[in-house]
Amino acid sequence: MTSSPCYCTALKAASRRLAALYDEALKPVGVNIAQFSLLRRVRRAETVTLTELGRLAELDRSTIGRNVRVLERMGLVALSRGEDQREAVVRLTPAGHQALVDGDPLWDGVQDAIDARLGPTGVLELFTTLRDF
Amino acid sequence: MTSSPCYCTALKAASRRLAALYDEALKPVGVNIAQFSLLRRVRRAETVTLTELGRLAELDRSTIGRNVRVLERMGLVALSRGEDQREAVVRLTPAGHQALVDGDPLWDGVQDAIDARLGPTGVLELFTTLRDF
DNA sequence: AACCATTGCGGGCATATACCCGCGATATGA
DNA sequence: TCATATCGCGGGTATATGCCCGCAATGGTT
Repeated sequence: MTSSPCYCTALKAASRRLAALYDEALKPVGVNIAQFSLLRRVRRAETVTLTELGRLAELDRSTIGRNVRVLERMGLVALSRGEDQREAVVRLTPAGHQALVDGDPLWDGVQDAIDARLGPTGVLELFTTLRDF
Repeated sequence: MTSSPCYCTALKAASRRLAALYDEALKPVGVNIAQFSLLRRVRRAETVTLTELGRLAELDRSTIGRNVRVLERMGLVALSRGEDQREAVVRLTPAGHQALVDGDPLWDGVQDAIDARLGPTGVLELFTTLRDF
């Protein structure tokens, strides 16, 4: 039936609500959850090109490029050329490292709160379902 | 642990993947899923103010205002003043109605595909979980 | 070596989203 | 009635996101 709830709209709304939760928690650090997540990826990779970062984050390369430039303006990451002169390599700055150190416990707090609300099986089921999309 | 998957990032990524599915299906109609969903809401309400539409869609009023203006430029909705001269009232145009008539079966197709992949219990569990966010 | 296909980016364009500010319209209380 | 508070919007600003185009670097073929 056409009047049934739209899965996409419901997912997007939940996504916005959840992002708002993380954003609120991360306010003291001055980054939102998208930026924090990107910083975490850079930390995990140590050095990574824009294209690779886009692949990891499942985001368009141009999107990654712009998002990284914002973090660069904030002084949280540094961009340089790779051996392959085409590549733009991203690395954390000391301030970027510090932002992660400061943000980690805040991020953990939100994750824990969600864990508590959903329970282990709930989390597992959710992730299994989301992977299918 | 800080290295566990971020619920928000996972949800956002799934949301993007799902939206891309709907967008692709709706291409013949020339609208994306966000616009189609908004059109559906307007149809359901017949006439509705921007603020009310924002409440229904769980979107900021200013966001709704801009999104509606895009639909207006496309000729799919019409804006007028309400009895309360402050209110901007939204209504579907004939073209807007037609877009919904054309899009409904395409949208149904995606919904059905998801139903088939998740099964009735899967869908129920997902929605129960999302509501908690 | 020269040519051509591929790859990595930047920039342009468009939509989506939120927050804030200010203006005008409406409702409320003295 | 008049002053004040509230409400509904529009516009400014900023980030997020994707698609397309063009440029420069790289790689592979002849």
